[in-house]
Formats: sequence, structure tokens, C-alpha cells
Amino acid sequence: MEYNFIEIEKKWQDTWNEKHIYQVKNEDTRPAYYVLDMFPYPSGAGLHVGHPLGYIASDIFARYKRLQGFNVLHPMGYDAFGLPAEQYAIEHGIPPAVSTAQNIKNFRKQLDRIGFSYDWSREIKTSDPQYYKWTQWIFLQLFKSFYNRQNAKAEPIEKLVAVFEKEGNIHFPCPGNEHTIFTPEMWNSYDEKIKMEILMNYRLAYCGYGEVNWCEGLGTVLANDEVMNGLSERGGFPVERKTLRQWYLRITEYADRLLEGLLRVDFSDSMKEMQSNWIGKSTGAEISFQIHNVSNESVKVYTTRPDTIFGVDFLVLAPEHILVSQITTPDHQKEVDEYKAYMKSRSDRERQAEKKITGCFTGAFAVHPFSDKLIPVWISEYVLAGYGTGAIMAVPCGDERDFKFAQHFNIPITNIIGREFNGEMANDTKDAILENSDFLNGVKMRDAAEMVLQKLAEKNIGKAKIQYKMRDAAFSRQRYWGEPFPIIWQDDIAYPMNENELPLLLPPVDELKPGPHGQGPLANNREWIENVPGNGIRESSTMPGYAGSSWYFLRYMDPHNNDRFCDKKISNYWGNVDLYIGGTEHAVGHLLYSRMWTKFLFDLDLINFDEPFKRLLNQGMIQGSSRFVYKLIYTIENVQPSNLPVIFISKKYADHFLEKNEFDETGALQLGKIVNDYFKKTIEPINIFIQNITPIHTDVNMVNGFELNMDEFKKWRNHEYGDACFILDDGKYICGAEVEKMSKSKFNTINPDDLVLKYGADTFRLYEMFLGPVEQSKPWDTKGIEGVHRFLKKLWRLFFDESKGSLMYESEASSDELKILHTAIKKVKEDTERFSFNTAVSAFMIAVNELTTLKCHNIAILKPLIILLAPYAPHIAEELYQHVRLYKQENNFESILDETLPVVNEKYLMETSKNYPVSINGKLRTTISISLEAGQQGVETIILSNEVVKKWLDGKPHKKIIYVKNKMINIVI
RNA sequence: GCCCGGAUGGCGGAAUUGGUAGACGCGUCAGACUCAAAAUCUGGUAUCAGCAAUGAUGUGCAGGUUCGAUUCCUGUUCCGGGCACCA
Repeated sequence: MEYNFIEIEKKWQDTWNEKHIYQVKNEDTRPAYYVLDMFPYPSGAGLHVGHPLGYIASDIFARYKRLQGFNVLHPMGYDAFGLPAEQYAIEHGIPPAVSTAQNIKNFRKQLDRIGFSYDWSREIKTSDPQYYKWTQWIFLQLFKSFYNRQNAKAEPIEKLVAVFEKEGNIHFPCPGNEHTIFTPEMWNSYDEKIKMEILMNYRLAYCGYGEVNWCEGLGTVLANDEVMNGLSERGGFPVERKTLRQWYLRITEYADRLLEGLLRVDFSDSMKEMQSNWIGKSTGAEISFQIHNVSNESVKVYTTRPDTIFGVDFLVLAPEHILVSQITTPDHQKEVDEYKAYMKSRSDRERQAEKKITGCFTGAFAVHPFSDKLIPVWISEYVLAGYGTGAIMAVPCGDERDFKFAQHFNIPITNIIGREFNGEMANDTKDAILENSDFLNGVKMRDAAEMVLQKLAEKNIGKAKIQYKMRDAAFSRQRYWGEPFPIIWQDDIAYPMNENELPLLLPPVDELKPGPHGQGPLANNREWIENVPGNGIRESSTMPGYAGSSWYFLRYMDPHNNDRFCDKKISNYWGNVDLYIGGTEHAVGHLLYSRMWTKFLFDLDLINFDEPFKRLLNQGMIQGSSRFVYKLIYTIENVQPSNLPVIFISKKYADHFLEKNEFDETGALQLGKIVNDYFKKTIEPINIFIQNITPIHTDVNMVNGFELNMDEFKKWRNHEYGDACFILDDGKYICGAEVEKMSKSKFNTINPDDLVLKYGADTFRLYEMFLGPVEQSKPWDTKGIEGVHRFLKKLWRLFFDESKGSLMYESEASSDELKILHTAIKKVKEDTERFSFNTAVSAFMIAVNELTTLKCHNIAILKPLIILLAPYAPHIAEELYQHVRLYKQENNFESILDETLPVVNEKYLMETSKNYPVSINGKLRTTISISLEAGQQGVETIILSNEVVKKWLDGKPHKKIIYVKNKMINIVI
């Protein structure tokens, strides 16, 4: 009987399915455990081997927890809204709903082959109206709420209105506009429109204005990755910054709680660091600088170093700062306008990445608040409008960028830190004693900030301020394929729809062209836009991808509930996600948004936890190993280029040419032969002109190692290279290689289906894990898969012999056998719990190798071993398990999935002695077996009488002997 | 540019808390079985020197701390991820 994985895997997948073995109930006596994969976007390209890496890890963990007696929730669904489907629709005319459904079907088929334990009865899709009804509903709650800073909690906006009527906003400063200050009398006298505008500045979901990548040529807003070097990727039209009305989430109000929550979750330190850097909390001061000769105009700057106030040599404003046009003097107007025009084409990222120093003097001067010195005011791209006040005070002796700017534009530098500043580079120390600093002279920098703040307060020109780098999250997209906003505009006031009218369905549209005035495609559907009572119109933007994915983990708990997004009783049972697995690329986007939504829903008392994910595991990215063929670009005198044969040259010759810009001799001979054969006449080599060599991505599936299968290559892409000729290296065509992102366009994708077909799902699962640490990125290489496949066959042969049949017997296990088993149990348990799946697989291999050596076919050993293996290789484990049950004449059906995980018994692992490494001066010289009981004295006696040690001591005395029990011995001479 | 990772044999990787560097697998070499092949099994395999015993070198690079460093510290190079409308 041999290991027929195709039959076995099909049988058990079908059986598990029929018996609904993965269906999970929302109540159980067992403790709940929630294992979740990050929501996949069902891309048209289908699964490649990189996708299932995390899914396999989570599946192993979910199955492991189940064996440990937990009721495990392990669902899967689709983040189905998104730009690619819309793009596909524009290019191919297939509606997003249709292509998405197709992609999901394909995705599901691929997932099913790998044998995951998902409870598919809980599947959700964000594009399903039954799902987005609740996304819209939560949005409405955000819209109807404000953040009460007094108790740090979201509350209904009605409460705020009641406060305004009684006391104005004196105790509730406006987060959207700090200049909004009113008394109750004023509030009560405002009309509806003004009231609604004021409330908009408090709402957690609000409408405001923001900059976007505007492409006039396409009439649409573009995503950053649709823009290449200031041009649209599609069509190559210029892209510029444009201000448009946008919806936002006031995530900045949650900044402190998002920081605090990081202390309570089990994420990697680097992940927490990335999030807190993104939030970017800094303490500093906001300081007003009066503009010289312009009455009543002052520039507010934000600085984290108020202690350096006397080192200010110039101010820099963001070019888009509103004051720029007011303060620019006529003689600098032209220059400033030109600089601002240049800035329109620059993205924030380009501006920050720019090494070249650019800027422009406005002609204006500011007055130093203490010394009354006149300070020139510049504009430069390194100051961003969106951060702080959009203006900085530049202190070149203490800040690198300021220093370079001053140097570049020859601005004199004031030194306030004496010897700490060498005049050649800035020194951002906080420990210097201040000089040239008026009332701060002789004060330590760390103590100066407080004094400055006090003086600023006295003069009423500045105050301490906490600043966040994080900005409010843009929440609208001028796109079609997303959730419509349940908002109706009436007289330019946004009104929420009634909750009982949800879902607001996304209407079908005939053509996905952009709407007028930078609006999304929905704006073209006048019937839908205007189909509201009165003279109102609908919001034409849709929500972004992260809307649906910010709360999906809650819907899985109660996916079919028509009355609530999730019953609170049920979310109480499951609690937040115990283990969340996904890539680091979501570090600051999805993870922060879902953390915010969770806190918001918690504030509204709709769930009773305020962090969505207890523990996070980041899986690495599996990269592709691309292969290249090298196409020769050449001409022959008197021959039309189109009549020339297409020639590819093997790597060696390509390298030679690219390096030395000449053709290798043996290569030239082959080239001559190819050309002569092709034209059936002799062409003088002198008439062949080689211009260049272009590497072309070729499908890695046609390449064995580096050797190209030339026949397959000729058939590739509908015989595009059907007539190709090859210049070979030792009879072979050798390809070039490079590690890149796995992607269809690079022809380096490996489809899991092919591997499952060839080796089975169990082998595939084990191999993905065996590749290396799950957190680490690595290029895919199929080469080693044979090894894990062999392991499974070897395991099989512990139970069955091809000719003799079953080998199983049951008897009392020997101590050797028990030691092997319990070593494996211990190692696999530890490794699984610390997500070191690769070493767990190797522990299985060691166990099977050793049991094979012992010719152990004892059920007493093998049964616990396959239960231990079941999370990793469920199909073969179930098959062997059923054979064991048959042997034991247990005839009722019970799945291995509901077995109990074997527990390690340390008594089988006890050792009495250890083979100690003995080093002399830290260099290993020998090993000596010594009892684990031995003490320092005993050990010294033993090792000093050892021949090798004596030889190295060579009669000299030793200085000391370091003995670490159960570790090592080191003799210092 | 800024933030976060990573770098160990021919290859993927192991070494969990500073304690025998290279577990396990691939590849490769030699052998067994076979008419032959596949499959399977056994043994070798970091590098250099040596018949061997053994010795020297060795975890991107340059330093440092330590009896002892892949592990900790400082600096540096290269590669990957993110940087707010890809998801």
C-alpha cells in the first residue's frame, strides 16, 4: 500500500465537508479562541505561493488550539471592493461586480485545495449589501458622534448640542477649527446652516477639504501608485495637487488612546514602533512671529525645541501656506510664484525625499519675539503644509536640514551652543549650555524650554503644544467600486440618511467614466444622485478600501444578523481576535484604522473590548525568483530589421557583452552560423552589427534551475517567439536571475495548484512552513519540496509496507521510543507556540528518521505522533488515524480533528550526564562527558586530568575555570 | 529623505536567556539494491593545510564589551517593506 495523496486528500476534504466538521457554534462549554487571517483582496491574478504562507500558519495554529480543547473561530472572507476591479472594468468593460465574483470563485477553489479549516458558513464579502449595510451604519454613528476630550470618549453629537445651548463651546474647543469660539447666545442665534457647519468640525466622520493627485488628462483623482514621476501611469498625463472636498475620519482624536493601547497588545516591538512613529506624538511649542511692516499678521510656527529660540536665523513656510501670498514683497513675487508652480507637481513623498536644497526668499521679515531681531522668511518644500502649523523656525546650529539650507543660501548662522557647534555640521544635542541666548544664557537646554514657554505665555505669543504627525484619515474616494455614503446634501449641508433606509445600494452604471468637477463615476448617474426627497442630492464619492476591513473581524462572529452588525452577547463570547496573521505592509494603514473603529464601537458600548487584535503575527513576503532571456538587438546590412531572425543569447555571452561591450568569440561563431542558416547563404560577420542586449522576463515555469526549456519557450505566449534562435552555452540556454516581488507581470509566479497536484496539499503545507521563519521574507524556490514529500512517504512507511501491507502493532513502548516521541512532543509544542513552524517540521523529520531506524511500528508511539502532526498535515494524519482505529477495531467515526493533543512527560527525557564542551581561552578543544550532578570542584578535578587539557595547559597554571552547569566549561590560562 | 526589518556553507535555514556555529532539508559525491531505471537505503559534504590525528580560518564589513559574541554596543554597506487614494 503506497501513499496515494491525491485519493487521500480528496476523500478527507469531501468527508470533512459533508460532516460540516469546521462549522463553529457561537456558544460552547469550551473556551473560545479566535484565529484570523488578514482579509484578502481577491485579485484577478489568483493565488500564488506567497498568499497561503500566512493562511497555512494560522490554519496550523487554529487546528492546534482545537486539539488543545478550544472552540476555535477561524473564518475567511473577502475585502472585495477596490481599485483593481474598477481598473479592470475600465480596460475590459467587465463590471466590477462580475469580475469580483469570478475572482472570488477562483480564489475559493484554490484555497480549498490546500485543506484549510475555515468555517465557510461565515464567509463575508465587503461588497455584499448585507455587509456594507453595516459599514454604512457604522459610518453614520461616526458622523453622529464627536470626541469628548473631557472623558476621552466618543459620544452622541446631541449631547454636544445641548452643551452649546447652555454654555457655548468654552469647554469644548473645536477640533476642526480652533478659531471657532461662541457663547450660548451666539449658538442659539445661529441658523441651521451655521450650526451644521460648526458641528461638522466636531464630527468623527466629517467633510472637509484636502489635497489629491489630480490628473486633468484623465479627469480623475489618482492613487499614489498610479502616479509615476509626476505623470499618470495610465496615459502619461501630468498630475498635480488639487484641493477637493473630501470626507475624513477624525482619527487624530484617538491618537493618545491608539498609543496607549499599544502597551496592552502583543504585537512585535517593531510593529508598535512603526505605529507610534506614524502617530508621531511630539511635545513642543507653538510660537507667533510678527511679520515686520505688515500690521497684524503673524506666522505661527511649531517647534519641538523652544529652548533654541535664540538660535533662529530664518523662518521657513510651506509654499502653500496661506500667508505666503500676503507677505511676499513685490520684488520677490515672480520667484515665489515660480516656486509655488513647481511645488504643484511635487508629492509629499518627493518633497521629503529630495536631497537637492530648494527654496525661495519671500522678501518678508519676521520679528524675533524676544530680541526683536529681523528674521528672513523663506519658503521651501521641506516644510509640509499638513504638519504642525506649516511653518518652522529654523535653527541651523542645531538642526541638520536647517543647517544645510542656511549653508546653501548663505544665511548667517547664530551659534547658541558654543563649542558644541563646530560650524561644519549641526548638533542636535539637548545637553549643551546655552549662549547668545539673552535670558537663557548659561541655562542647560533641557531646563530652558520651560522658561521659554513661561515667557511666551506672559507675552501671550505662544504656548506649549502637543502635536501629532498623524493626520485625519481621508475617507472618500472619487471612485465607483466602494460603499456609497449614506449622506444627502441639501443646500450644501450634509444630512445622514435614516438608518432604516440602509443599505444604500451601489447602483449599476453603464460606463465607469469620471464624473464632472473631479467627482467620481456615480456623479454621472443623475437619476440615482437626485433620487431623494426634496431638492437634495446624494454624495457621489464612495468609501475607501479600509472602510469594510476596519470592522470585518466582528462580522465573522455573527455574519447573518439582520438587526445588528454583531450581537453584543456573541462578541462577548468570542472577544477580540486572539491571533491575527498578516503582512507588515498593513502596519500603519489597516491596523490603525481597525484599532480606531474598535475603540469607537467600544465607546458607544456596542462591544466590550477596545482593541481588535490581542496578538499579531507578521508573515514575511515570499518573493519571486525571476528568470531572464537576453534578446539580441542587431542589424545586418541590406536586410530589413523585420526580416531578421529573433536571437536569444545565453547568459554567459550576454554578461560578456554587457561587461566588455564586445561579443565573445565562440558566441560570434554561433551567431554567424545561425544567421547563415537562416538566410541560407554566407553573410560576412563584418556586416552584422550588434547594438545591444535586452533582458526579457521569461516564465519561470519554463526554466529548470537556470536552464531554459527552449521548446516550451517557443510555444509561449501563443508562439510569440516561435521562430526564436538561440546562442547556447555548452548546448544549454542559461537564463539570468533576479529576486523581485512575485507578480504576474514578471512571470515569476508559482501557482500553488500545480504543486498541490504534484505533491499533495500536506506536502505543500509542510514545505511552505519548512522554507524558513514565517516572519521572514524570502524568495520562493520549489527545489526543496521533494524533501518534505519524502518525509511524508517515510512516515507512511512506518505504518505500511508497499508489498507486505500493514506493519502496525501495539505493545508497550521502549524507553528509546518514548524518548523520541516525547522529544518531538516537547519541541513541536514549543515551536508551534512561538510560531517557529519550520523547526517544528524538522522536529517531525527527526522523530520519523529515528523511529525508522528503530523499525518502530508501534501504535502506542505512532498514534500520538500523528495527532501531533495533524495541524500541519491534516489529510495524511486523518488517513493514518483511521487506519489505527480500524486496527483497534473502533468502528464509529471520530475525526482526528477532535482528538486531544498529546502532552509531554518529562520523565522520558531525563538525562544523567552531559557531553560538555571544554574550551581553553574560549576556543573549543575537546568534549568530556560529566555527570549533571557534578559541582565546580568535581568538574575541575575531572578536566584537569584530561589528556587534551593537559596538553594545552602545557604545565602552566590556569587562572580560572568557568563552569556553567548543563552548558559548557572554559579554562582561562 | 524618514520609519521598520534582514544579511550564517553551493542553496533554504538551525543555534529559544551571551555558552559545542551549520540541526533539518535540498543539492552534490561515493556505495548498496536492480538486467536497467525509478523508488528506497547507507555513508561523506563550511573553507584551507594534512594520509590521519589535528591545526588554522569562518555568521555582510570595521571596531568595541566579555573568560566566551551569529546573539550585546558603536559605526558602515547592501537588500526588502511602509510613507497616508494599491490592498
